[in-house]
Amino acid sequence: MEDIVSLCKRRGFIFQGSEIYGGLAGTWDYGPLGVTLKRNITNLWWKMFVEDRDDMFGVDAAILMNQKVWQASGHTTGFNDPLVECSECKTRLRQDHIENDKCPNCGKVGKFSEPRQFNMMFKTSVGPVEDESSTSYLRPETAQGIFTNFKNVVDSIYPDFPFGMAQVGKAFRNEISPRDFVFRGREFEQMEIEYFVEEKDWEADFEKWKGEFYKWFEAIGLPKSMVHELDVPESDRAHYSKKTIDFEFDFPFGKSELYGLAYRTDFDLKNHEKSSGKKLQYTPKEGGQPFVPHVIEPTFGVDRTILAVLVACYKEDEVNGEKRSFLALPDALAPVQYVVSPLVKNKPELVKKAREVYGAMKKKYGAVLWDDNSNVGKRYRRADEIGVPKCITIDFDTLEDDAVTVRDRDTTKQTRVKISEL
RNA sequence: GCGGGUGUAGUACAACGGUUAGUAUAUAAGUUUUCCAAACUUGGGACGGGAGUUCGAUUCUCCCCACCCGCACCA
Repeated sequence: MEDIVSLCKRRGFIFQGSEIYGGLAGTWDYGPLGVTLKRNITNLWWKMFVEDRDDMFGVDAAILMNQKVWQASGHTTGFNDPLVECSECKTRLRQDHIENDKCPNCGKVGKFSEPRQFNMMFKTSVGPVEDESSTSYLRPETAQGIFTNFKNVVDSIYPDFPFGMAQVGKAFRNEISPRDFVFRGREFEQMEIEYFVEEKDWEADFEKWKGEFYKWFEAIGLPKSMVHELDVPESDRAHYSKKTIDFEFDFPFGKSELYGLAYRTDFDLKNHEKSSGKKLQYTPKEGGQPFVPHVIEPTFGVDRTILAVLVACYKEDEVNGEKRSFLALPDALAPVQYVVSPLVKNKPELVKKAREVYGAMKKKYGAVLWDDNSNVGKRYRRADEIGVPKCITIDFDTLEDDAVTVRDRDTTKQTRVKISEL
């Protein structure tokens, strides 16, 4: 973990938020390479789950929502956990988890402090006047922005059934203790789908979505052996869910939740119907009664994905007896696709030719870096560390045969390729 | 939020109640270099923040902030 945190800082992937002021707990900023890695991940996800399908529709809802949304979803009550502390063993517990005033940790009775409120939502005030009616929250999940737009999408797109809605965006939770680098932050990004199904089909669709997760794991290079399914027992499930599977990943700090797949029933749409007075139903095109769909929710944390990818791809080996560390990122995720260099930098004709190749590659692929620092071996190592799949070196032969050396990150093998075929 | 620990260049570390805070690496400029971290020269770069003790604090004390470990929490 220390290697990864250090690498992220040194090479411009991820920095501590507000660092020059001593930081702000639970916030992280993405640097030049990090933001590209992140975009590559969200773009790949969007392509796979939205663009490549004809049953999925994207939205990008506002982070601020009418406070009634959070009342209907149960967040203003369910997210407000009164905590008490046992004065004997200093354990902090949710008040509603205590039976008979007895501490489940040390067994002492009647030793609890007064309950303190812990609101997991960031409260804010919308508009110039701060009063109760102006209170809103930074959304603690992106899902509600999908439910509140269900009717809009049905009315504007007329989708066939079943269909889903997808969203990538920020969510905020005032975590009691942010931990483990970007794993648990107070501000984070989610890639979320609400897939609407008929109640009778939920189990089959749940299984289908489980399969989709494994396609995704493969696409981003997470080995199956590092992923574990956890069938979340009822006592640990959210109030709305009848079945939840956590996909846990072997992080350096232990096996922890990476993604979740939940069957949310019709809990959300039903509550929003009741609360808003609007019909949130789907009318079958082939005729039949309008109904409130049930929901399968696959949810993917972006920041956790980045951490998992870095963990899975961080490798060390030896080249000519020297230790080498590299990121074996899948091509689709690598923030830099190619590094172009002249073999040596004090020969103008080499540099000129290399600049030409660099210019052409940059124009075509965008994520291409120029590097003429030091010697070729060092440049390879530096490129390895940030996961560049291929390095291109222009040498003296290039001036004769218009071919270059292409060196592979994972195998360190070199091949000769014509410039026209790059 | 509780208990414990840590905080010194970008990174990883060192030293010190007192002259110019050191090493490696990274980085910048230059010389050199014909395929996997070569060498040399030169340059820039740090005591997390604030109080206190002291003639003098990066060093000791307290508070704050952040990070790490454990506990609890994680809708």
